[in-house]
Amino acid sequence: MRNPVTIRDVARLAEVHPGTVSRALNEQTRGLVNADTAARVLRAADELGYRPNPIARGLKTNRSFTVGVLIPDLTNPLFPPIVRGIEDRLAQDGYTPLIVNTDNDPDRERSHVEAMLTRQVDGLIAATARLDGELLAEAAAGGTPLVLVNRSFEDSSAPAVTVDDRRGIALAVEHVTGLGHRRIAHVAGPQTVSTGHQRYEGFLAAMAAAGLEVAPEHVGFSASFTESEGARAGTEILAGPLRPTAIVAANDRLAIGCYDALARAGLTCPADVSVVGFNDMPFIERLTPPLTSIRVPQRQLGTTAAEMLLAQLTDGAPRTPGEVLLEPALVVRGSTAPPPPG
Amino acid sequence: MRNPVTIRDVARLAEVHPGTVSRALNEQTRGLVNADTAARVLRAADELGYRPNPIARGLKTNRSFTVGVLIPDLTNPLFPPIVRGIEDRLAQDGYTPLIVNTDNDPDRERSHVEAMLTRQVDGLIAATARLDGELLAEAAAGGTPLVLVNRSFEDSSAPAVTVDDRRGIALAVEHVTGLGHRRIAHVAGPQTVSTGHQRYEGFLAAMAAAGLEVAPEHVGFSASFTESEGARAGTEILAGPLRPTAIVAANDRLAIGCYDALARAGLTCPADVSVVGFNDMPFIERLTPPLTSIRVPQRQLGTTAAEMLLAQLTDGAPRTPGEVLLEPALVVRGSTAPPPPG
DNA sequence: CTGTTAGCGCATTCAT
DNA sequence: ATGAATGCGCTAACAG
Repeated sequence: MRNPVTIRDVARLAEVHPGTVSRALNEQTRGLVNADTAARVLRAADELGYRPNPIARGLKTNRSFTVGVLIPDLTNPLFPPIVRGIEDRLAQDGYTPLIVNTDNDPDRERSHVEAMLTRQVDGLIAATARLDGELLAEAAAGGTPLVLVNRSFEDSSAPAVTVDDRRGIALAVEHVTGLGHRRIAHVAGPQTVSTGHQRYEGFLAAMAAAGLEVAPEHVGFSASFTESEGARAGTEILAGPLRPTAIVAANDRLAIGCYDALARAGLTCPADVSVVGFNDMPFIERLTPPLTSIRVPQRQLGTTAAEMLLAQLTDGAPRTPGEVLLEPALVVRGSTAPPPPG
Repeated sequence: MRNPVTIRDVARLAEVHPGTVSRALNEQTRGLVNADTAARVLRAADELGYRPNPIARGLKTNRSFTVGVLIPDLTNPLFPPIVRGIEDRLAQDGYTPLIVNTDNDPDRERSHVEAMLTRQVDGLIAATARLDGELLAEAAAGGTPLVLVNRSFEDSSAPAVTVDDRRGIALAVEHVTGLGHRRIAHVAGPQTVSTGHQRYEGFLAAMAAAGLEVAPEHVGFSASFTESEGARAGTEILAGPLRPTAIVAANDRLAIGCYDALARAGLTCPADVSVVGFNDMPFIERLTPPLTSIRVPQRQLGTTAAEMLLAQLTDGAPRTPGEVLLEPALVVRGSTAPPPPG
């Protein structure tokens, strides 16, 4: 069968009591046992190929060494690196992630959280966009630690690790102002999700810092982070009387939509209008023109989130309701250039 | 605490014995209990918010309702859709996947398999490229069902679900021959992995079927499925005396490398040379020119694999060592055109 | 049809 | 320092 060798088999071979084997095999309690005996037990365990059964252990200790990971959609290229970061960090401490896709559907989200809690996950990491407070309440009530990644609660009632969106947008704005642009537009993301909102506010702040006006018609709000919404918002922005010379998009997919809008308007990038994206997705350096974007340390986002959760799990430290901001970086490519002379 | 309400609490409220509660709550054994009693138990369970503890159940039944999923790297855009397919299908039957990345490192692979077996996974789904027979042996010895996805063993000793690579390449070859091409080259993938090998053989077969010769210098072998290797192999192919008018690449990333090779050689696609990729990765329709490619039903690959595994898990059916081939589809875009007149 | 009993594999308390 | 005993929550075999 699977793993026929139990702690009793080891005990028999080592000629000690099962309880002693348990103590010897557990790092924590190793000290309680004679060094010689411990060595003998370890040798026996090794010889038999003994592997502790986490199920049984979990039943006793009420811990599963699993962590629930909630993401909207693994298929969105933003998430795989984050998930890998989480996974790799958790693995170091013997934890295994249970990954679920919520599709940002509140019902799916709820049922998945329920399922994970019944599976006795020791903690939760959530990257979902719209996470109603109930979920948090439920987890907190159950005493299950929760860490947010790539999003945060406004009241910062849960620890979160996010990229500094405002800083990222500032980098983008500073880049194009540095190139000489003055009329700069923003294709904003959905304002219901924290990244969309933060980046919008960051845009306003950065423009103010640069001493530039933001014409209302130079801000287009998208309903979702998709190419088609980017194209729609971009088209509206370009249709105005005083055309912007640069567009800072809240995300790469919106920026790609802007490419479409420009093409439809008979304009070229970057000769007529510069475009900056956000996230630095795979393969955007292969677009025509290669997209200038803001790189976010996605993998580090994951490792840091895992780290914060592990801190709570091992130290039993109470919630550290702080938010960790990771630094984004500007990646200059071919989609940005000085504004046209006119 | 987490889930303070146990089967005993329900029993007390419903005024029956815990054993009866267990039977009433379990679909399988529901029939063994009086309908009225069952209803009462269900009501009590609902009222108390009872959720069965899978850990305890697993300890008794020796099943964890988890499935180990081995993939090389979640960051490779090929895998997220497959994983989602697996996940969604498994979820329907109450199974949860444990996903690990092996990076095609045999050591990592081994240790991960060990860890999953220790965690009492009920089955394994492996999408890893080089999976030594030992792994299979180990799993089989432990009686753990295994299904391969996107790769297969040559001796087909394990059930596998793959895309029909030969058929896919045939579609590509037929497409370019239909456009009038005669001198067709192949940038092959690593011959050590099944997809690389199958597609190479498929190319030879399709060319033979079309009555065309394959010049040896028109086949370039890459050492890995990467852009740089594609560029290297592509450059070699283009350097020959009799330049091909079309290149069928074993994968999209190799095809992108061919774009680079063409650019370096001062040639344009598709005017001078047509290029066909394989996999239809996200965003390749945004390249210049948009890449003609072979679409593989990635998600279905995942759902089918999960289905095959579930069949073994539930029916207890012995290994069905069959291999399921899924149909690929040609997606024509701008990278293919009739050959130049010369 | 339902109550009783036992035990999955392990950690932990209490003795010794 | 180690043996003995108990129980985590649940299912399954056996009684009744």
